[in-house]
Amino acid sequence: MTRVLVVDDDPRLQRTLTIALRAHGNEVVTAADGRTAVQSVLEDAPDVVILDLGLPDLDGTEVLRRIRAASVVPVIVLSARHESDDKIEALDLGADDYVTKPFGVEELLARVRAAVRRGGDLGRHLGPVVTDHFVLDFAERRATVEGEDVRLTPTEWRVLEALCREPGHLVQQQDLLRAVWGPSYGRESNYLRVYANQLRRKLEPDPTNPRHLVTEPGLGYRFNP
Amino acid sequence: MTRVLVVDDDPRLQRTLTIALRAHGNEVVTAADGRTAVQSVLEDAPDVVILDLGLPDLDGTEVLRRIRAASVVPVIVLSARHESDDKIEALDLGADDYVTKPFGVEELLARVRAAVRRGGDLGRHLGPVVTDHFVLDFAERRATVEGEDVRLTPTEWRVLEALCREPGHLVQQQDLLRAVWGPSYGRESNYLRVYANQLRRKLEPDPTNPRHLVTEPGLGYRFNP
DNA sequence: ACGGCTCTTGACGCGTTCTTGACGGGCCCG
DNA sequence: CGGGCCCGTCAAGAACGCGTCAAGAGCCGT
Repeated sequence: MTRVLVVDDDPRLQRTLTIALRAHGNEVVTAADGRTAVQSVLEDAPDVVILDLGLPDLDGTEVLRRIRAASVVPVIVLSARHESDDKIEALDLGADDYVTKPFGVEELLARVRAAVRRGGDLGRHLGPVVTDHFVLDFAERRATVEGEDVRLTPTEWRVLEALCREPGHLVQQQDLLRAVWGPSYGRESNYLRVYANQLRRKLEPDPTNPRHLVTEPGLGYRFNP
Repeated sequence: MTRVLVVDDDPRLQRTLTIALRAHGNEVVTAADGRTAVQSVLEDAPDVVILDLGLPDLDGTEVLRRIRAASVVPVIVLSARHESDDKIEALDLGADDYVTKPFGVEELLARVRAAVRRGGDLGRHLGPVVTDHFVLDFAERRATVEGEDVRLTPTEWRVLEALCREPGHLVQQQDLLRAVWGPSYGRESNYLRVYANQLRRKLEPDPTNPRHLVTEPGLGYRFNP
């Protein structure tokens, strides 16, 4: 059971979210202002926080800062504005996702699931991933290519793990960067290019014609089993 | 003009809603049972669905499930019951809003407007678009023509997405340009001609006789599922 | 302190995609 | 019949994103 903390001062929205989240088997706790929110993060230890930036007592980014000082819990930010300044600032401060009002309930639920998955992952290991060419055992940190053991560095493992959690699905650059390098690395960088390259050289039968670690230009990467 | 699909087996209520909606400048199509409703979602491509859960042929939630399987159109659910079970289940299945009978017509109209507004929100992903000839999965950025994967460029996806948000409807050149190239590109240019051409070559069975990506001379383009 | 490994960062070349201009054909109208 | 108008088509240069390489910094164990 996932515990979700909903921080919003609008009672109607709070109720809507609570109902929808409970309907999907989540436990919900609520807070209507920033100080209560930070306290709740400490006391209730939620698995994910939905945070509306427009709160009565504190500036939204200040709330986020205090939550981040207290915990690494995934935070999804809600905002009425379309301004990207806010978005950038929030992501910089460690928000995991950002939803602009008005939004569909389904969309928010999907993002909650994604955030929980990303956040809760840290401890849990993936089962072994097997392709026709290599085997990845995340629990043992063991990679075998055509029977030969291959050494992968810690960062290489983290990249692979993020990709293998969504086998066959597109993983966006932004998500990948954040999953591996932390919430503040949403921006462009060539980390991904370097590591995709590295991994292909170690894992792919023909590194210049990747079959398992495929890039989707402009978007991200995809792992094909 | 907003197209509303009203699904209700009570002829009186159906008439009341139709009159009220038409009076507010909406186009109305109706269905009296679940199967007709699902068919109408596919054929008429309404902008919003008002769905009464108490139908003769299918369980209300089953109708909702089938609609959701076919489309991401916003659905407003009507129910005579106060039981929150239904409400939870409906929201769970992807209903966008929920109204309990008896209700005021004004209230329903307000919710229709709100649902349409949200439905047009660009942040949401489109569900897969299926025609008899190709399949488009926007979330995964996957296009399949007659079983073969086809690569589309980022801009091609953006054009397609703008068109598929209004399936069966005319999208004006100006709107299309702005949706893809930003607010300052309202003027004439042959971007659209180039990309329509490109997309037809990749997707249409006979690119010179387009069946799905149709141009409306002097106005814009239309996507037919 | 030294050596090895890993991560980070910048630079560069290449292929792809975007943009832009030009040209031809169909259609409508005078 | 002739002239616009609008669309489809093509091609070439520019811009962009990716793969690739390598040098330097940081971190560890020895």
